[in-house]
Amino acid sequence: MERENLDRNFGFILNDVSRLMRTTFDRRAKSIGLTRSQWWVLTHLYRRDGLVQAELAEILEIERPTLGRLLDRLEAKGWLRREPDPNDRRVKRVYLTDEVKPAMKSLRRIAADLRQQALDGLNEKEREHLVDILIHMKTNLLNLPVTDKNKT
Amino acid sequence: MERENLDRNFGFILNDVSRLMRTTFDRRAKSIGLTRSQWWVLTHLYRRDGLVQAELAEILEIERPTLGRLLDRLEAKGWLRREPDPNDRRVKRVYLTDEVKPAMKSLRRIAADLRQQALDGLNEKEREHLVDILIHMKTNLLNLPVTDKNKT
DNA sequence: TGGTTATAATTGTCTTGCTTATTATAAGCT
DNA sequence: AGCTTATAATAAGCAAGACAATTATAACCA
Repeated sequence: MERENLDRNFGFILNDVSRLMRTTFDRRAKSIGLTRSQWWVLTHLYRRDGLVQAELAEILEIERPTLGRLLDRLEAKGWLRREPDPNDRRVKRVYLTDEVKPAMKSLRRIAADLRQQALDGLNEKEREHLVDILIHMKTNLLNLPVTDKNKT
Repeated sequence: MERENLDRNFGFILNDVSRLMRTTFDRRAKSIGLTRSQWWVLTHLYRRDGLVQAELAEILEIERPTLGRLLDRLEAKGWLRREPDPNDRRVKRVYLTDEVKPAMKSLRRIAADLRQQALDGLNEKEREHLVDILIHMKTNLLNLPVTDKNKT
């Protein structure tokens, strides 16, 4: 098998960085009782309260069952409630509770600090470049011909 | 709360790209019966067979229990075996079985194709730049003062 | 020698992600 | 009206991460 530089396999470095960001965030946010994924849900609801679950999953780009369970935990801990939609009985809308606000402030701080620390030593141009490249890659990946992803 | 461009929050774009890479790989490798994480384990063993579990976990930068269960599944499917070390009875060494080789070839192909597709439209300089930035970030994150990570 | 400390692997428990399948309801068509 | 199709939410099951705790064995030291 030919040589291949495993240390510069960007797929796995990407994975490493992503994992380190997540675990570091989660460790720092642990005392508040929220994970990064949960915080991300709350952040979006903060901007648009009362979203339908399916819409929210779409925005977050996660599957509906994944969101469902996230909401279960958030609801159990009192950060939000689900309320039935009066016009469509299939639908539940998600509303933040008032306890959320102070926690959000701390989490924003944690996120900002972490972002700063991760990007330390990179200048503005490099940061912008990084985001551009990532968006480019994401577009590439989303536009791949889907062999078996399609339902029918 | 001040405006913040969630769409350019690099932490989450990173997360998205990482997730898309993983799920796409896993979908394509499904027929072989291996996930990307499992393939990554095999790839490292391919280079250095007979590693001790703790060493392997260290190289892969995952926790020992995470690796342990990965190995459980790989062993159950016959891709490797664990053998006791004759000099230290706490230790188990991990050896690939012969069935692995043909599968590895297909997986390398899948990985290479995906890498190519993800990076499509980026020139060599941009690719190198990306990897450099990611390594820089990883170093930043690994060098963070560890508040509570230490066991003591 | 014997007690303490350190290390390897495992087990248990939690979260987040995916897929697939199920249930309830709406919408659309004839 | 009634049948079919589509959609919202949930449930079930699996993988891969993490962390904490346990067990077995080595290593160290007094």
